[in-house]
Amino acid sequence: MAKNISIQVIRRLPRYYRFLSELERAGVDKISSTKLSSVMSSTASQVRQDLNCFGGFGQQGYGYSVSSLKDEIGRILGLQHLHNAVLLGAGNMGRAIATHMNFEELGFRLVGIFEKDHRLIGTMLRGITVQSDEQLEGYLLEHEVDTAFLSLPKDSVEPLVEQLYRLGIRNYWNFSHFDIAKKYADTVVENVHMGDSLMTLCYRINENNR
Amino acid sequence: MAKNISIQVIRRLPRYYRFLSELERAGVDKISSTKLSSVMSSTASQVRQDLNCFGGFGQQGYGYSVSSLKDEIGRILGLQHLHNAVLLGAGNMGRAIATHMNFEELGFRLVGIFEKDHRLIGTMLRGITVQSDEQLEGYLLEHEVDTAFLSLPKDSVEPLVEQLYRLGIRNYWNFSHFDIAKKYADTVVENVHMGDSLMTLCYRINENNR
DNA sequence: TAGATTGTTAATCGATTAACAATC
DNA sequence: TAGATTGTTAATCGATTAACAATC
Repeated sequence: MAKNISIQVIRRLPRYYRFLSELERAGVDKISSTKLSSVMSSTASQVRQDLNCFGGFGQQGYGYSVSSLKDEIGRILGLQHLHNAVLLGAGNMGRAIATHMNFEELGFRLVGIFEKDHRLIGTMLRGITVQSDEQLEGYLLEHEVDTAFLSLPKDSVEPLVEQLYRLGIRNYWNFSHFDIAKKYADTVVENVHMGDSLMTLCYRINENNR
Repeated sequence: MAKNISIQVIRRLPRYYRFLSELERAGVDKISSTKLSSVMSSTASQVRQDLNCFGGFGQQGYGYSVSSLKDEIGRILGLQHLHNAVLLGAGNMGRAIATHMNFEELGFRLVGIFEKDHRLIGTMLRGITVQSDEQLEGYLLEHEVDTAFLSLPKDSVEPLVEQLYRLGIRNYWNFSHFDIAKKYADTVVENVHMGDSLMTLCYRINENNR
C-alpha cells in the first residue's frame, strides 16, 4: 500500500497512461523501459523506478506488456471508479471545461452545474441544465457528490468553499487563486493556474533569448 | 545573468508576484522572508534562496519592500515587454482563453485568432475578429508575432506546428497532447494538460481515502 | 544456453533546509 | 547600541541516475 509516493512520480503517471494508450491504439504489444523512456523524454532508470513504486509489472528479458501496463496504471490512478463532481461557475472557463473534458475517462462524472448569473441559468451544457447557485445546497444534500470544479473568480470562491466544505466536499479542482488547502487542511486540492503558466512561459522565452 | 535557475524556482516566481501584488493592494509596505514564506506555504530559507538567485532585494534587519520586490519579480519574469501572440483554435477552450486571461498583465498581447470551422470565422472575441486558418500564413508574414497559443486537438496541432515553426514561431502555450519540444528542440513550450491534472486529482483523492 | 531486460541497490546529483556571520 | 533580519555557506534530504545481479 502506497509507501508515500512522491508528487513527481504521481504527476508522471498520467503521461505514462497517455503514451501507453497511444501505443496500444497503434497496436504495439510490448515495450522496454528504454523505449518507453524515449517516448517520455526520460530515462530507463526513472521508468523502472517509477513503475516499481507500485509493483513489478515487467518481465525480465522481455519488457512490459503495453496493454496490461496501461491497465495497471489506470487502476493505480483509480480511473475505474468515477467521482461525482459539480461544476461551479458556467462562465467562459466553466463552459470550456464542461464541454471540453472527457471526464469519464479521467476518473470523474460531471453531475451538476451551478451559476449565479441569471442569464446562464437554464442553459444546457453537455446535456446538463445549468442551475441557480441557490439550488446548490439542496442538490448536494440529495446527491452523492465528493468533488467540486471551481471556475469562478477568487472573491466568489472564498465564501463558496466555506459552503462546500460545510456540506462535506473535500476535493477541489481549482482554477481560482484562492488557496483552499491553506484554509482547509483536510482537503485535496489540484490547482490549475493558467496565469502562472503564462508568466512562466514569458520568463522562459526571455531566458531563451539572452 | 541567470546562472541556470532551476525550473522549481521559476515556477514559484509567479506565485511570489501574485502574493506581493495582493499585499501591495492591501497597503502592506514591508515583509520579512518569514512572513512571506507563511503566505507561500514555504520556508523562510527557501524564500531567501529563491530571491537571491536574482539579487539581494532585501535589507538586513528590515526585510523586503513589498512594492519594489513585486516590481523586481515582474521585471525578472519580463512582464514589462509584451510578446505578440496568436491564438489557434476558437472552440470552447480557445474562446475561454481569449476572454478569460489578462494577457497584458502576463507578458503577452493577443493580436490574432485563427480557426478552421467556418461557423466561427468572422465572430468577435475580445475585440478581435476570428480569421480563417488560411489567412494565418499571410498574417504572420506581415505582423511581428513570436508566440502561439494552441487550443486544438492533437491531430490538428501536429501539421499546424510544422507551419508555425517554418514561419519562425518558437514559443508555444500548448493545450494539446502533441509533444512540440520533442520534435522541435529549439522551441520554448509551456504545456497545460488539464486531463493530466484531473487524473492527478483522482489519484490523490483515492490515496487520501485509504 | 545466450541475450535481453527487469527489479533493486548503490552512487550521484541537486534542491531544500538549517545555521550563522554580516549588517541595517 | 541592541534587535531584527538578510545573504550566504554548510548540512541534510530526497530524487534521479548508474550499475548489476536476477531471471525470463
